[in-house]
Amino acid sequence: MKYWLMKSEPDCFSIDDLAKLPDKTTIWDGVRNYQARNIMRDEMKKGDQIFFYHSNAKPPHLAGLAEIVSETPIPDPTQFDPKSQYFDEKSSAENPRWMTVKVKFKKKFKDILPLDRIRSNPKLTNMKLVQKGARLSVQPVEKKEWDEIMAMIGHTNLAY
DNA sequence: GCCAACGTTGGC
DNA sequence: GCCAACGTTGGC
Repeated sequence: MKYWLMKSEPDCFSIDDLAKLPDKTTIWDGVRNYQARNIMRDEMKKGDQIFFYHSNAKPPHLAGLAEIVSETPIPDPTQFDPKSQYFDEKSSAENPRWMTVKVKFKKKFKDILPLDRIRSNPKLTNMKLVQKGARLSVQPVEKKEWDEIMAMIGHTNLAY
């Protein structure tokens, strides 16, 4: 099993939005970065664990946990929709350019973990998230980083 | 709202 | 294949 961090702007799609869905599951659409696509297409596997990160929030923070539930990569449906802001005219159903995964809500943190607390933890200085200029919206997390963050969250801090 | 750090595009 | 110009991300 692998560990990942996925960013979303809460004004656009928050962890509460995910939790509110009937099956608490969504296709992670709208990613238009090749590095992120390659991770989702080639490296993410069913059962992998995800930190759900809220970017462009005040403060930016980790909001909870999710999990990959798709067995195989899924073509991002928004690339075929001319009305979508993510429409890609160079993509086709026969040869889709943007592949993604299906993600399911697991837990929401009662208390968020702000970015500055992650940044100030000396054990987490190598995390991609706190590297200068790290904009990648889908990124790998080392197991020891995952464990350290879960320790910072604490067992009593996992809401529904 | 600013802007640094990246990523992408397209002319050559 | 280089690289300047442009667009985007995302913290601050």
